[in-house]
Amino acid sequence: MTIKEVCERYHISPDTLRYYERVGAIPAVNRTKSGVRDYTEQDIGAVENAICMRDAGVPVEMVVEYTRLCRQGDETFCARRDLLKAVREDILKQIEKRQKELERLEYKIGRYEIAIETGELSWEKPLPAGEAEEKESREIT
Amino acid sequence: MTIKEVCERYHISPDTLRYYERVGAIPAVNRTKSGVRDYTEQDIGAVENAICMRDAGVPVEMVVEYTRLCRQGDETFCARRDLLKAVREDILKQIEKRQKELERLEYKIGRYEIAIETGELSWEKPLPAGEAEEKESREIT
DNA sequence: ATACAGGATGGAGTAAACTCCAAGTCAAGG
DNA sequence: CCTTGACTTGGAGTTTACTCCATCCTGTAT
Repeated sequence: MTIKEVCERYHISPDTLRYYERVGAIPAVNRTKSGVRDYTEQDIGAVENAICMRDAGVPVEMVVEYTRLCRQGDETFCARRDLLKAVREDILKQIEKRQKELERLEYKIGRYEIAIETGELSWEKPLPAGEAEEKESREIT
Repeated sequence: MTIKEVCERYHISPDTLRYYERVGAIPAVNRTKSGVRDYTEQDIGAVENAICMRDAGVPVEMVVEYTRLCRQGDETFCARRDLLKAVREDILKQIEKRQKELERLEYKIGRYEIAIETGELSWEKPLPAGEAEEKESREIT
């Protein structure tokens, strides 16, 4: 499979693919006699792995580390599993943060919907006494 | 509240806080006579907003845009709601990608657990016929 | 034979989001 | 009065992850 085909398949640029190879996020790709990259099934597998991890926000460096372990053979099963477990924990944390932000957004969007209806923005906690009349200065954040 | 206190409260550096202010991710912070930042409750609210969004992977530029709308007053309620809705969609997509990667990881980790038990890595799809004996060259990705 | 599309390479450039630094200011303690 | 520590500013530097470019090579179609 040519670099172009791989690019089309994964909606990624040839530069990115070559970059991944250069830094070791995927192993050295199979070549034709004339030096043109010819991706094998294994190469594709590595590419897919790199793309999946990156899409999930895993730093390239982690992908590189995983790829390095893979190259080292069967003695690294434990290390690889541990790395993937660490990645999993990272991703879980990322999801949590995003979920928390979703809740916050939901709340704010709801407030805005009401504000758009009534023309005024109201908050759960009323303004501290003494500042109540300075409504203008209290912009929503 | 001093910059230091805000930093400690949100585990963020003073440089980042000043950076947010400079680029407009938070509005200009209240100052003492001598020019030292003295964060009011409103300032803190803006800081918290910026940090929450950033933690959820929202680009600074979006936070800046939201802050700009807030500064413009009540006419921007719709625009703000729409922006927050767009942010929500972005975050949902991010979560989906991460969730998909979690599944993939779960599968791989499971495989490795088995491989560590048996000392050998097995895959759902067996090797293509004719390459079966080159086990060594077929590294997991 | 030659033009050309597609690919290779090494290195430079870019965007985003900080992060660091030098030089200056200021309030409070000794 | 002087030192110290916390803060200020403007600007430069860093990191990550690409992305672009100039130049060179080569298999294929005219």
